[in-house]
Amino acid sequence: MSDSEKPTLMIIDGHSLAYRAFHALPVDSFQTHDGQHTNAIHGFLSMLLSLLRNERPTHIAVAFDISRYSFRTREYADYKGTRASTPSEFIGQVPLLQEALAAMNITTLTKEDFEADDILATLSVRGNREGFHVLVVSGDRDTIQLVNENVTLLYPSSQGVSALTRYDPARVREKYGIEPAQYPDVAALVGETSDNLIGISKVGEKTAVKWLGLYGSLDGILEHADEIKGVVGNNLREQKENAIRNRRLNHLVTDLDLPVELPNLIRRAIDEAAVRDVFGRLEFRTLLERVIKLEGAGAGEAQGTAEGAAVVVPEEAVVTAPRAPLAQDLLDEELGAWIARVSAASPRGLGLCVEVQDGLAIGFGLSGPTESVNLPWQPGRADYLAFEAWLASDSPKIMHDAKSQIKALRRSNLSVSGLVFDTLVAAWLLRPGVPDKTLASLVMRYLDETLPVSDPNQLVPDENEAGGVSVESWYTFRVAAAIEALLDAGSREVLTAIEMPTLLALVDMELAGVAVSHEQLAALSSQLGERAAGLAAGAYAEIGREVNLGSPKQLQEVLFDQLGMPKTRANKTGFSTDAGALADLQASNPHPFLDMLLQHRDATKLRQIVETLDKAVDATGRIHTTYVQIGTATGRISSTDPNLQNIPVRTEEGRRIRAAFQAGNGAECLLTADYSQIEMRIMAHLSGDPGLIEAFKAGEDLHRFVGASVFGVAPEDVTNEMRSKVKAMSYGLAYGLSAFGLSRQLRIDTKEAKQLITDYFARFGAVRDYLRNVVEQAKLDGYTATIFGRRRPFPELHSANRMVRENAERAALNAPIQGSAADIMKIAMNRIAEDLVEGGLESRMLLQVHDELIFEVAPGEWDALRQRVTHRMETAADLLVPLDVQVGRGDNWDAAAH
DNA sequence: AGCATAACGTA
DNA sequence: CGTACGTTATGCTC
Repeated sequence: MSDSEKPTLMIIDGHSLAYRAFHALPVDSFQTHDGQHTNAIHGFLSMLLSLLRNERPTHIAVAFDISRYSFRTREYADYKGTRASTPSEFIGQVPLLQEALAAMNITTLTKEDFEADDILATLSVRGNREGFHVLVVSGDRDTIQLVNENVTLLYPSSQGVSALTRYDPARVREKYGIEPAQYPDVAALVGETSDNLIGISKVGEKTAVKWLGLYGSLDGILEHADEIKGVVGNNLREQKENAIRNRRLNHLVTDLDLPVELPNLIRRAIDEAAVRDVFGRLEFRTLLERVIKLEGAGAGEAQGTAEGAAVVVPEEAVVTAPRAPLAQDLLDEELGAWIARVSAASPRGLGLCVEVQDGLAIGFGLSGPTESVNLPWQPGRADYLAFEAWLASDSPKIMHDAKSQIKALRRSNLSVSGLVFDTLVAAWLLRPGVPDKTLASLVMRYLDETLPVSDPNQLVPDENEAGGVSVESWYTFRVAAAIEALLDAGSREVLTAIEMPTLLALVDMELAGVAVSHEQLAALSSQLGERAAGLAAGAYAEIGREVNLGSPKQLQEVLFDQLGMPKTRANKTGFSTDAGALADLQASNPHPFLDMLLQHRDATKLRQIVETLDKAVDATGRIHTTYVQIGTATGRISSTDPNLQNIPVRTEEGRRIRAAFQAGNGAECLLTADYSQIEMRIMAHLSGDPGLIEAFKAGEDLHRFVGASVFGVAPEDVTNEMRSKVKAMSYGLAYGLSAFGLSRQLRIDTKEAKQLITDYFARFGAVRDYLRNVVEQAKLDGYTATIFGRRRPFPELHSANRMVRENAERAALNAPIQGSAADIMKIAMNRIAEDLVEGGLESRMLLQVHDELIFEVAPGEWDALRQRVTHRMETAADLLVPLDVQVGRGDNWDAAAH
């Protein structure tokens, strides 16, 4: 059998090469958005891909150490004792690397009590015996002993991980002047600093090789130790135990019992979905492209066997991305026939993209699997009746960012139905918390293709070349299929049953807007402006000069330099001047300036909010926010431009802003409905804690009930202080509150806070068990899930960086609770939206503020609306505790609060 | 003009 | 040294 016919077994020391990569690549340049370090993974995988391409192994395995302890450390406690402890930035990368290898269907091996080198040695001996050409990839010099005619060592050079030096027997002879098998004898005499193996004093490589030449082996040298003259001879005789010990330890074990046979290590095709997932989480885009390209060309065909059948690895094929089909321009019956034909061939639906200009629809792109249609559109023409009928029908439609497009349709008086899939929302469900969700990025990520973009220099845009809606609809159609294949059943259900209907409800809410009184805002603004000016003048007088009170930097000069106040909590640019820090200063160093500054902050903040709102009022006196359905990692909706989910409410002044939100022309009043303590109720449900469930079923003041339980008194004997402590504790639970945090918030010492937590959990133990379990389970699964199956991945739970990890733990604690509450609210909104239509009500849902809904009530509909809203919110989920809904009525948002 | 930071509003 | 967001002004870099 010639060499080229032999199968090639590549065995890699994962730990040593990842560690070299870690030191070769800057740790700061390789981080995911949430701080997970990835330089070692990146370096390793990059090297691996080069190896796969250049060496074309037919069989492959990667070995890892389990820990730094092995039979060697038991025999010699100081083995590797000089090594600095492994950097925490490195440790967390190993499990992720193993995950990536698993996704690539590459076997990883570990063996309790042994090192990766021993696995390499065992596989190398077996490969040699079974007719393989073996490639050992390791950064550990001990593996030189494995080299022979069939075993080659690839050893990283000092230039980094990408450059590997090839050691065959000739090269070993050339470099060391010995046979590979003699290397351990040399190393035993010389010692190995990195393993903390001390050799014979004054004996270096030269001397060791000379002795080996004379006496053949370490045993031979020791037998003739008496014949060696001089200081080194003495040293050898005195320190020979060192050499013997070293030789015992640097001998690699070649007969380990491993759970695999060589044929099992045959290269298999990657699990593309898993690779996309893992590489996606690691934010490796270029590497993803490389691995997909390589695998598309090679591994699938690697059909070698352990017996050494011929292996043909084809040249890398050039992968060409499919081009979008040339769009046809169709109208009338022709278009209708096209839609009918293509729809029949594509039961999932058709891709649809709306061309929007100035908020109105001006054209459409429609796509099936292999065909596209391009359709310019103008209102009032009869050419599109077939299309408009399809649009309004339940025929399934697949879109990207349907909300903004449907808004444009609605403004153009087009009705749309049958939306079944939105790639924007689906991609978010797959990876909530990853902000970039443009169609182009999804095409890149899920199709590994590039969305054509229009050439801005082109005078006459070619619809088929790039950027046109028909092209986008085609890519949307294909991205949808790719994403759908990656969604688990629960996420599909969330998409279909919760998100798609919510999307439509949000369209209505955004288009409706909310009436806001410009007059009231203007009056408030000037009033707050005057107050701010007065406070600023007073503040300047106190310090004898004018500074920018809005500049933390200038405030620091005033407070800490000019007034000589004690330094506050540090932040990145110096010392904190936030409200909390200023309040602390006021307590220790009372000064009129501080008080005026705080009040000035208050007034300017409110004025800023008022100004922003005022600018957002449109010609009809309404504000239209934009809800960002994919705006959060937990499942909540966010609101922008303007944000109507953070309108002040806690202060009297703030409530005057709320009072400017009013029932619009022709409406009877506003109705507000909110869930009371929904997150605590979800916690009761998820934990199944009998005490907490009882507390909610009792229907009394929750915190009083819990307080009575924790402090062991009757509910009527719970003092206000006890109640507020328990309240803070209860709310803090779902956020992963620590004893320290609780003590700070309640201004009690940590000992007391600890005791409070102990007492609380003594009474509500199931809550503690639940919270613990959430994090444990998330570590195992890699994600958390809400009651309804919404997932949030948490790769950071395995981070070696303590801060990153603990942040992830708290977020993981909170995600199912906040997320389930968001699910429940969305389900309620969906049903209410349906009810409004089915009941023929004119009243409109206007705003959602996480656990609160605001409606504009049409004349005569109060009772009907109140009844439906209450019912739908209360029955949105069937929990172990009731869902309590509070309803309020008023002319404005403030008055409608209760 | 674009970016990071501090600060602060909500649930 | 509690979660989830968005907006603003400041002050820096480009």
